[in-house]
Amino acid sequence: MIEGQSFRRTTTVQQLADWLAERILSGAITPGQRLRESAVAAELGVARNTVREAVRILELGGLVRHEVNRGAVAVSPTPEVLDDLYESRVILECTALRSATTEQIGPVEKAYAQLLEVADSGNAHRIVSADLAFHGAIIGMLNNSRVLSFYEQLSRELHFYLMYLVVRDREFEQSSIVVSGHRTIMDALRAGNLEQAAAEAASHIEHNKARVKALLASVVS
Amino acid sequence: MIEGQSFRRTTTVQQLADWLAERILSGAITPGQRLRESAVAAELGVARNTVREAVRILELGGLVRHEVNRGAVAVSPTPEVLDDLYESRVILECTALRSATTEQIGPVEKAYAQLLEVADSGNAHRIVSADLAFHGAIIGMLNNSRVLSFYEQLSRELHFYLMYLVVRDREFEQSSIVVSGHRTIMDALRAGNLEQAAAEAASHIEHNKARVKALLASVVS
DNA sequence: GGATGTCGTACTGTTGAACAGTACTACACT
DNA sequence: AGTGTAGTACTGTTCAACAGTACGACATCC
Repeated sequence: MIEGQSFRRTTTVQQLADWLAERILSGAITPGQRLRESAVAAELGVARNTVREAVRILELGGLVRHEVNRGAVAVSPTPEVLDDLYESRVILECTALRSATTEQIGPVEKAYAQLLEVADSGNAHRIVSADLAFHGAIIGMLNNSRVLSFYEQLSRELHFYLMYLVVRDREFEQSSIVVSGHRTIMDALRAGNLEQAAAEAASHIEHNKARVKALLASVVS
Repeated sequence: MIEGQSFRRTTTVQQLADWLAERILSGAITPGQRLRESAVAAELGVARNTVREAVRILELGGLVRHEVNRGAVAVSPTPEVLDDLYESRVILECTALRSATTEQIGPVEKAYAQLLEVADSGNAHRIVSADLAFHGAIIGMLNNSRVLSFYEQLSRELHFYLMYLVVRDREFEQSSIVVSGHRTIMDALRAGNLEQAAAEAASHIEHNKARVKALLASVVS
């Protein structure tokens, strides 16, 4: 694989996995489409073995399904996938918020501050990252690396959907709205009103889900 | 790789991943030990590329850490890992139980019946599988394939610890105890007493965790 | 005409050998 | 001590090959 810099920060396999992930999530590789190893290898100028390794990464990340002797097929941003994705977040975040203690909210405060800082930048990528980092910090309160890495898996996929949202959704043009959705959570958390914080988070996430789904539907039609 | 039957149900890579997982979880591969590709390939009589693919599966399953140009190192069943593993289960199962509806308990009933059936068999592997399947059925009520596959990931690791438990723990010799722990959950669920079912599940899981940790400690010493 | 064989093609699964690049160790030089 | 400098042991990646499997097309049989 091409590598302009002399320093290799990531491996070919990882680059390839990222590339494929982006193609799948952006729809360039259509849902259900078979992913032929040799084709990908030829197109990208890498070895078939390298493609296989990359596909294994995607598989565990849930982006492709791999059937023996049939290879990998791309899964797609169907409504069900989105539902599962967002519902998983609700489960994790609500549990985290409900069990939060005062000493734990430090990192969440920090992530929130960062989000405020970036909100006006207009840089979609940074906003989305800060958004996800905020929610990641909430999950981090569970203090469970297992769950956290599960969330990060979801997060990677979410990133693409959210980029979409930030770029195309009017609502997101007003940074105040981006912020206010998170402030209600933050306020409740600060006040130690955990049950309410969880409820706010649930509705915040549901709200976002609805918007992503609507956007998705409008694109398909 | 050897394959007695003419039918190939799993691929070499998967067998290899399972084999390595077992070695790691059973302690045959000591924590922090480097996993040299060529050594494994030579020992098992498979190609190095095949080993790499298997290692990628383990990596995403959390059983090894992979550093660029340094290869894979085995992680180990430390108390923290166990804590995370079991706490993840508590989070998921309690949420599932709390949100259960009457129509959903069918599969759980079925899994429970199966567990009763196997309890007296004395076959450790079958008991553990039935046990995990029961808890899997509970998680299944969430109707979230994403979460379910996360649980299955945990499940695979848990399997080894539990095998250990069933074989070496006195408590498990009496099948009545195996069953009763699950019956309390089942009863509460049947009665529609969801909050209690969740509490029972939490204590059941915590109880098991404590036993596994004790066992682990006694082995190390 | 529908069920059942049989081929051929297009892949996947797996191997073995090769080579460049990197981490780590030991040893020499100042 | 502090800094080169090999040397060694792997990893990262590629390539070419072959066996085995899935699937579609076509032929056969009743």
